[in-house]
Amino acid sequence: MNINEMQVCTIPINAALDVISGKWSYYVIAQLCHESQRFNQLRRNLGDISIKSLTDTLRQLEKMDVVHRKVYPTVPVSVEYSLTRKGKEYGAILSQMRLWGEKWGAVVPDDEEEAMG
Amino acid sequence: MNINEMQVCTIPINAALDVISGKWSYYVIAQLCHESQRFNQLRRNLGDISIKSLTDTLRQLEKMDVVHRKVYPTVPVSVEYSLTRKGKEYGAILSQMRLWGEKWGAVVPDDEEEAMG
DNA sequence: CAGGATCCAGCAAGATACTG
DNA sequence: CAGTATCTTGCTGGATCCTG
Repeated sequence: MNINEMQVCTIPINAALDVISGKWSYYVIAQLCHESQRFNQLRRNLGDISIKSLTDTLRQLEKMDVVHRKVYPTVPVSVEYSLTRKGKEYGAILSQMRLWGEKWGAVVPDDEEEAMG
Repeated sequence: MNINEMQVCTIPINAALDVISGKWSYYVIAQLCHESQRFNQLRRNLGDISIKSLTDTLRQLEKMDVVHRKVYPTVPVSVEYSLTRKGKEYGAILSQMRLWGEKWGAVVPDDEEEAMG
């Protein structure tokens, strides 16, 4: 990889990084990956997230078309959040993270690294 | 994916997320992916990063065994930073991010999403 | 039920000055 | 050259109160 290639990579990679930049982004995506959920349902499942943090996270993910917001005009209204196709395909990144994390999650001594240069 | 699987996933995925959680983490890794570099060399290539931000980022990546720090006892000393094997294999995640970013980076209208549910 | 608005704390990150 | 130490700032995220 040369320096020019790197600059080219940066734009799409930053787009991917933006998605999980928020503290709760990953947890929200993981929840919606499990199943579509309504606001308070999501909130309960996420444990100690504040209302503001959840709405902020959802709005941001919505703007990126990772999460879809559907309003049902009941009384009172109910809102269902789900992953878009774009959001579902983000799973490929999370899978790769999982693989890496399972292999390297625990810190290993650096001895072998020295040898391989 | 059920809820229990998700909990299991969370640990390794968080390990992967920690690596690029810092503002400059990705850029440092990208630079070192390009080639091993010394401190000020890295700093110049990163443009407007502060000394503190760079040292903080490097220390953190070092603690995670993603980056290796090698000191050459010259006068004055020179220090070379490089990716460990763990760090190099992080490239698989970045590649996946690149693929996703190239496909979905631009925001697309949500019409099709509606239809597919 | 699903938020909007406002205020505030805490931490990441930048600026600056100094050092082996 | 490669940092450390200290101070300051800006932004994220949480707490609280209020609303259609």
